[in-house]
Amino acid sequence: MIFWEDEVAHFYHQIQSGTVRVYNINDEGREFTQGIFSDGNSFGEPPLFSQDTYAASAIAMTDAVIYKLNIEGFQRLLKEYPEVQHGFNVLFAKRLYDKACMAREIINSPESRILAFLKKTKHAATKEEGLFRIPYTRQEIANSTGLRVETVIRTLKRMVKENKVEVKGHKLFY
Amino acid sequence: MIFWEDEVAHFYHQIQSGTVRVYNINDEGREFTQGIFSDGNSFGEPPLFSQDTYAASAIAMTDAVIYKLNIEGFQRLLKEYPEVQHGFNVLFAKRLYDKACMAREIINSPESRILAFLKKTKHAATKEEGLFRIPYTRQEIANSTGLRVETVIRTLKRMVKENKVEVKGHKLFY
DNA sequence: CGAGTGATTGACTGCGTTCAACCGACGTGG
DNA sequence: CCACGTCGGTTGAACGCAGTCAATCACTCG
Repeated sequence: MIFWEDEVAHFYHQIQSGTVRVYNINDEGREFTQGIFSDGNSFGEPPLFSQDTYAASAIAMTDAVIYKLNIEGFQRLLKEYPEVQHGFNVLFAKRLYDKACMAREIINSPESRILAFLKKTKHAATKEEGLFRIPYTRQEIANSTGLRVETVIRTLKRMVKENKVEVKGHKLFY
Repeated sequence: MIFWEDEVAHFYHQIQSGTVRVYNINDEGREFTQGIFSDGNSFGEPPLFSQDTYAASAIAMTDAVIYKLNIEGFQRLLKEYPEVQHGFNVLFAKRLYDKACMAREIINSPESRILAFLKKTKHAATKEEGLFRIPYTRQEIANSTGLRVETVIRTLKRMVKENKVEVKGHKLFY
């Protein structure tokens, strides 16, 4: 665990190597994935600006090396380098865009929600034979879309039949 | 209409007076409200930073006076006033926090989703006799939570019975 | 080969949606 | 002053889709 929901933020985190999942868990043990971050990404920065507590928890999914910078150092950095400041504006703007795209899917079908997730995710995926290999499990797609594994599986199956995605040996391509 | 989903952003918008709804509409005509903004608020700024198109449309819900600053002027402003730049960082951080709080509710019950909306919304509401008067219609709560009006009404009714909210003459208090 | 993890399937259930009315408050115009 | 139109709120009945539960399959790795 890297930090917990509702905790006060003391550090800026940036991944050197490894993968980190930022997520919520409710009373019934059901999980929702807010985001997955890997090499080079930072995560959990908003509270460093807004004085909110963390809206979610963070956990390393793999062995990982993560740089931590305390909040004072982080604020000094922002002050001294306006271009870093601007960089966070751009980063946050992109995040808000992604969140808005996912949020609006709440009123759409499982297929539409999965497609929105694949679309958002594909630029992070590696390309193989003109298609993007989706590096996530069905469970992870379910956690990210708010659906159930079974629903994801059944929906993907229909989508394969309709040539909207491809599956080769359980591996998903888009 | 102030701007449309998928359009390129040319202006920074700030409300002098009036109320603006930023929303999506799907093929079946169902609407999802991304946010409601009023006096003093700005809206639709992320694409000015991230070069994305608008993720949603904006419409004035009331007569309104809105300042518009073209993107070149906006960028000059940011460059010349680092504290404005920082102001947007804080604003975006708060927005991300709110979006994360709403997003995680996707795995929760209607009651929980409505409560999350009320909680987020209450600091914008006016206080009356120790309670916050929620200035939104049931339809607007439905649009903001991804539920249906009927579900909102029935859930609120149960919540009244359990003393989680109050209703006086159709008006909702929290 | 066996254990473990992720994927898959089928049967059943229930909750939120859908549909179709009706209610109630308010404002306007004759 | 009342009739009427409008808009938001409310209710009941029926439906259907995603969720739930339980079992099995498939692949990987030690």
